[in-house]
Amino acid sequence: MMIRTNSLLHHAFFKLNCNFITNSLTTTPLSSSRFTPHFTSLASLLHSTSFSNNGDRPLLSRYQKVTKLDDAFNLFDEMILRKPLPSVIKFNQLLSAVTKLNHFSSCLHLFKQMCVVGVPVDAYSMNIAIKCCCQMSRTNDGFALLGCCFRRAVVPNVFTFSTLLDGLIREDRILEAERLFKKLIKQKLCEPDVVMYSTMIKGLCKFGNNDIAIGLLRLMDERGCKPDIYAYSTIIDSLCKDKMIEDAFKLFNEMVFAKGIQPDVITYTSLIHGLCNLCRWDEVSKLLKEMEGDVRISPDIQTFSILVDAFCKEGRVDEAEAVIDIMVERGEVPNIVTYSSLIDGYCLRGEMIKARTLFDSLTSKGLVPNVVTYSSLLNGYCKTFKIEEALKMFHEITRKGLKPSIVAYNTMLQGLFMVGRCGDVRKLFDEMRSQGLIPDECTYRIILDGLCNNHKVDEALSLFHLVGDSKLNSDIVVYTILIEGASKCGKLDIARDLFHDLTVKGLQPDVRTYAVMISGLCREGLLTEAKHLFCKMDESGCPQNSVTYNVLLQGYLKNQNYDDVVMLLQVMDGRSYSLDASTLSLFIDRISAGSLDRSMLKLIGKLVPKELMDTLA
DNA sequence: CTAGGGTTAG
Repeated sequence: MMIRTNSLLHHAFFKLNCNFITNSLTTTPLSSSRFTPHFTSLASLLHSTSFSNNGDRPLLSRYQKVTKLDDAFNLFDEMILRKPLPSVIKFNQLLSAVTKLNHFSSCLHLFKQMCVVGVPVDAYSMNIAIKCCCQMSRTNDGFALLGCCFRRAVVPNVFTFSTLLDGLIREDRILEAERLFKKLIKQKLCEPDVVMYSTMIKGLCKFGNNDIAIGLLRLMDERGCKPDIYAYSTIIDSLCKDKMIEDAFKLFNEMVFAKGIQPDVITYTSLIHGLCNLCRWDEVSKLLKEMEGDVRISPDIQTFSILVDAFCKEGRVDEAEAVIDIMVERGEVPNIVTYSSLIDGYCLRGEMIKARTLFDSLTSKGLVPNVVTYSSLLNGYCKTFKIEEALKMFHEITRKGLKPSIVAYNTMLQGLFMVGRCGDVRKLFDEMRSQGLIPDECTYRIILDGLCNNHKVDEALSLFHLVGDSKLNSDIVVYTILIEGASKCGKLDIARDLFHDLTVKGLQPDVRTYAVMISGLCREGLLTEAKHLFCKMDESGCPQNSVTYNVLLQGYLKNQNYDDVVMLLQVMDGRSYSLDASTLSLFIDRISAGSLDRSMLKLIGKLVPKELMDTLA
């Protein structure tokens, strides 16, 4: 295959390491638009329950009471001047307080000072310092501190190793984590306890090894280390994220009924999240009820935020707003995550005034928008073709000291393509790469789709061939984009070849692939072949939907082939499908031209969705 | 008296 070196993005993609991209894939969940009557009752359920909030706090010493960084430094300065020095315990309490304020580098600074002035640092101090390193994704420095332990005759313990294990896992260094875990057991450097097992379980889950994680859960139990709610919740959450909700409930039931461990708000929240992702609203409602029935637990800000997000993704922002009202009534303060979801909900509906008003009000609520918040706005502006406003916000990200993420770039690339600004796409793509961001599968799809829609199908195809037989190209969406692109510009042979390649690669065409291919065949007047493919869908395990029916009908109407039209309409009526706007306008066109009988109007009328009626009226 | 693990957004 000839490679045109001057083609758009060609050069940049050539330099990519495809394995690296595909290893860090992010899939965006598709939002469904199903009507969900249960949300309203769900909201009222939340409304009717009484509120419970923070309990009493234990008395804290002066060293633990620190709420501001300055106080900590002042106290520390005071402490090191005292003679004799306060006990290491007091220092540790201070370090711990600073850690809880998330000031990890300051904590490390204080730790170093302690060493300098001769505080006899112990395992507690070491472990806090190591934890700070790990929290800042500097686990290697944590290991360096482990070396210091040996030099200072401080004996590392199971806390030390759990912290380091967690650090490796946070940095996605799963192989090293496994190696460390095995080494600790083999060389009897420490006896793993429930926390260490749970940490390793988290690592396994993070890399999709749910089965091995469950195996480790069994193993710890056999070894006399009883799994607790953390161990169970970690796996339950992971199963939920992988949409294996039945397995999650199996484990949940085992935990509750066989082990007698009471679930808490986090366990419930994970399950609710999993059910929301699968649009299983009845069960969400049931689980919320179950949770509300337990006096020990009530939904917290995260539970609420998940519900807000789920409502917004369904386009039901009214309910999302209602949930926010309820949480406020219950004394929870919505945070930036909660509001970002709502902003995203407005943006998805193209309600940019509302989105922007809320966005602008965040500062007065004491909240700082982050790159996710910005990305939602970018998306909204791009989808409503307000590209200049989107670019303005995109530049504001950097001005506010944030770094645009791959998602922000992807959104802008897509927006620029939508308005045909291919040159600017190229510039932004280069900028993204120069920022060290690696294009992901979404970038790839956006570029292919953008090229196809901007009369650059050849470039899309050559990019596709350049990427070659990689994970990026083992993607049904990529194929669907190219099949559509090729057939729309008259390259039906290429579209057919691509469609054929699917089976060779073991990829299953989905309902959109079929729709695009059928549409392509109809465009060339190949109605028999189109009909054949249409009929093949069922036996290929991909049942037709409303869209495929519309596509085939349009093909028939455009080619003035009316034999099967009534039959198709009748099936559609039987399945409660409806006609989309373009199919309907073709019908009206053909009927007014006299090529179709008016008697069909009654059937057609039944197939016009109410929303379309409203817009026509 | 002080140290380690599980849930939220594009």
